[in-house]
Amino acid sequence: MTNPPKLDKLFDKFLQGQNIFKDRNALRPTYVPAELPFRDEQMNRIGSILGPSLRGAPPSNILCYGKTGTGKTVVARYVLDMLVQKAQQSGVKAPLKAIVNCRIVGTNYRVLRALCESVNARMPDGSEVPFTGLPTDEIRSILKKKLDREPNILVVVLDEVDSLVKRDIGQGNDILYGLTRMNSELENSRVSMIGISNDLTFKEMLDPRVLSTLGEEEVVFPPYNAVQLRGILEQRVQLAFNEDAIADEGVIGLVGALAAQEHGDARRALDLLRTAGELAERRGDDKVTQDHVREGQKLIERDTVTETVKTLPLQSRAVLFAVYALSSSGKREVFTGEVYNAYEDIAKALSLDTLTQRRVSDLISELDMLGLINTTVISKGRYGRTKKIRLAVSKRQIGAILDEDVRLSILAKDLFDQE
DNA sequence: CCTCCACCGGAACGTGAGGAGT
DNA sequence: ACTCCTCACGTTCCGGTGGAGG
Repeated sequence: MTNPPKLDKLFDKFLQGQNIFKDRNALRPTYVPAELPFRDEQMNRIGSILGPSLRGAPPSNILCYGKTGTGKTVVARYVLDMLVQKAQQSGVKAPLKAIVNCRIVGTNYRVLRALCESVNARMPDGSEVPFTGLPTDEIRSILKKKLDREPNILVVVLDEVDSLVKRDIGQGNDILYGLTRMNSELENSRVSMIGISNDLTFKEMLDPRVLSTLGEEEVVFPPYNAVQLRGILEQRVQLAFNEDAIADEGVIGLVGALAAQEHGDARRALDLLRTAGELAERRGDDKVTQDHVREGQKLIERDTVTETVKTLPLQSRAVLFAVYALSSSGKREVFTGEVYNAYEDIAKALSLDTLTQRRVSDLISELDMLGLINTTVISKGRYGRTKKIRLAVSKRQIGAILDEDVRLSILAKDLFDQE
């Protein structure tokens, strides 16, 4: 058995070393570059607000607004890093910092736990604070005790705070309120917060008490325009790719243009660039071309859809399947009632518990938020008010993914053979 | 102009898993 | 063994509503 010549060549490329990437980490969303272009204004604002902490004075709370990929998180990280660095250089006590992603961390309790972890607060017996089990009050007091042991300033970055408030109207406000109130309960230390929100209407959902403290200062992050995106891409290309790895000017232009369509999302742009690079690398091409970019775009789209569908809970998948089955049988738009009927059959066929319509209605809303379907509430006059539901992804793709689930695929065959 | 459908979506509550402390 | 937490996931109950048809 001889190696196919193609494979042989491919391996040769790897032997010659990385010929496309110099450092692909420079394209990852968590990467903090040495310079952040086009964000001077925001950096200065945040810097001058946080500055007093160097003299031991608690800084005001800040609220950062801007759509995804406008550099909010990276700027916050960058400024904090610089602040700590500066403090160390000049022999001043550096403020403590904690960065929490609220979307991932999720709940009141877990936010507190994450804070404990990042200031290294321990249980009385010295063990780590557990995932669950303690009353929230207790974990609060552990954190407070630890902070108060000596004068500290803790800067908490709450990334994606909006998801805290959205998830559970009462709860989210509770934790924010709790944090803002913590200052008056602490003797020696101070907590200040940087809230980062993707949602521009976030303020309206906030409890006025919280808003008045959290929103002391506001920093707005406008989307990057095409020129700025281009600048960022060029900077990162220098860091991430080897010389001449990019075929021509048009490649960056295309990435920028595609991302500009997505409201100037720099993260998307960098992600796309990385995917294109990886695609070129995998193919054994020595340059990244516009074709790689276009394909990368498709790949990313497909992957995210596949990923979200695959990680869907069974019930949600059954609901999605109901929508899919209905729209496969000709209709482009379906209504909640029809979906629920179809869902009932599907659930029965899968011997799943049949959920109530109320619950299914929530699942439909979730699918909408995930971008798998589009819904609009409409009125059919005499015939009631309902949601108009459409698949947001191509039937073929959904079908292909759902087909991988054996039981659903059998069901699908039954269904479509009847027609 | 009014009615009334078929759902929307808020609120409160129940259950059971996962875990801590005693 | 027993009590007490949180939290995800559901259910029950219910007030609210845009607009076609009378």
